[in-house]
Amino acid sequence: MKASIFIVDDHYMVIEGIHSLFHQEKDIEWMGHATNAESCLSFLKRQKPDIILMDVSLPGKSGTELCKEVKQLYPSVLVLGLSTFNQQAIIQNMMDSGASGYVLKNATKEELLEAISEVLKGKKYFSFEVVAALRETKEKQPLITRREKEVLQLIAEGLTNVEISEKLFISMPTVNTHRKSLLEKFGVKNTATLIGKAIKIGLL
Amino acid sequence: MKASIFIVDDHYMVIEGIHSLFHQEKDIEWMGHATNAESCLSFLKRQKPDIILMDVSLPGKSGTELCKEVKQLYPSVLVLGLSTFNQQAIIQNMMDSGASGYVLKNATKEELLEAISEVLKGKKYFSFEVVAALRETKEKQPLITRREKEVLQLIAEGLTNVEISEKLFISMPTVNTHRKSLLEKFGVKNTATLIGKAIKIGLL
DNA sequence: CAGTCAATCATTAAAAAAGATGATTTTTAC
DNA sequence: GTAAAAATCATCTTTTTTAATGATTGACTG
Repeated sequence: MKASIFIVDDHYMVIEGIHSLFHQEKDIEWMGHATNAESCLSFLKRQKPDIILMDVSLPGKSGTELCKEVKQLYPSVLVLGLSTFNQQAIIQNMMDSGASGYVLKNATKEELLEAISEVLKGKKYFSFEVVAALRETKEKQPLITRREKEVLQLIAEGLTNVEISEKLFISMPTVNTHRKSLLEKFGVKNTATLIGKAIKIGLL
Repeated sequence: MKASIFIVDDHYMVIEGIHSLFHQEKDIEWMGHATNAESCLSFLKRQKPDIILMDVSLPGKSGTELCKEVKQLYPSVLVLGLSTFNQQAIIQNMMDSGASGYVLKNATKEELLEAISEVLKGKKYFSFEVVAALRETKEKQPLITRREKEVLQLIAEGLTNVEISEKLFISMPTVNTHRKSLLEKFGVKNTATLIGKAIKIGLL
């Protein structure tokens, strides 16, 4: 299976690294690179690679946005997410945007090749650590309801219970109930740690 | 000026990228790489490079800790921080640990070479964006005192004023004073936003 | 259709944080 | 060595959060 690949990453040394890794691979046809969303899109107007390796954190338009656009314009082009981070929320976003997999930047050449090969077959591919993290955060991350999430958001913005109640058109005691169940579900005992944990998990 | 360099980074493709960039540079002697702090230290027992390119975010022992140890054991070895992030707190930490400069991972080959050359001359080098960010966050980031930082840390851990006062052997009203000046300096009105902002800035 | 859960509201009370003001003692910096 | 800034403590009030308990309604699920 010969695959043509294109890479979007704002880190020049990463591009160079992958290029160098794939240099003598016969099954990989290197089509070029871009360091931002715009030049990636303009490249796609002319040529269509089989797979795009796409960094999720790009300057300006983010990787997830770019991914969504690419999949909309050219559904046949496969996108493989690439990132340093191992955060459930980001990965989820990327997959929701139509990516076929997610590989961390500490991947070896072998892992990258396997990812490409799997994705080409129409399968999804995730780095081992990503799978572990997804499972872990799914266990760790408290299942909060829609309403609780809204309240959490507003707490983070600095609103008091009364202000939240006015904003959501509910009574203050109700806001309080949500707040308390948030504290309980996160296993924390005050606002400070609640916010800290929520940010760490990627909910805020 | 011929320089021997060693690189510590947990991202294989970055190592490969830099290696590839420096491949035909005559002035650069490639001494090898490590993907974690331990193997870096064990390498240094045998050989001393002129410069270590060091990622700040390593698995296990962090880059700043490693930098501190390296400078303690081998003061003559120069350390050049390397990272994706452009956060004042991290950079400050790295410089306090004895690094000679800080380069972002989107640097070009030319920039890397210049950084190395400057650092070899005994100067400090920072990426353009780093300088800009330093100036910017210096304006944005409130100047908090040592004590205030301690209190902030403990608030983030979820301690109440009374608990903090016991931990720091000061009276509760004093803790309150610090807390209030934190709120004022951050320009926020409650704990929730205080924690949020502190994390965003990179203080927590 | 019964049981579970989300979302809502109520009451009461203790604990904690936030706001205002003022003052003393160390440190630090020029 | 003096002025500024940091760290400390005190008192008092108001607002907000946390806690405990209980209860109703509507939606979804097996």
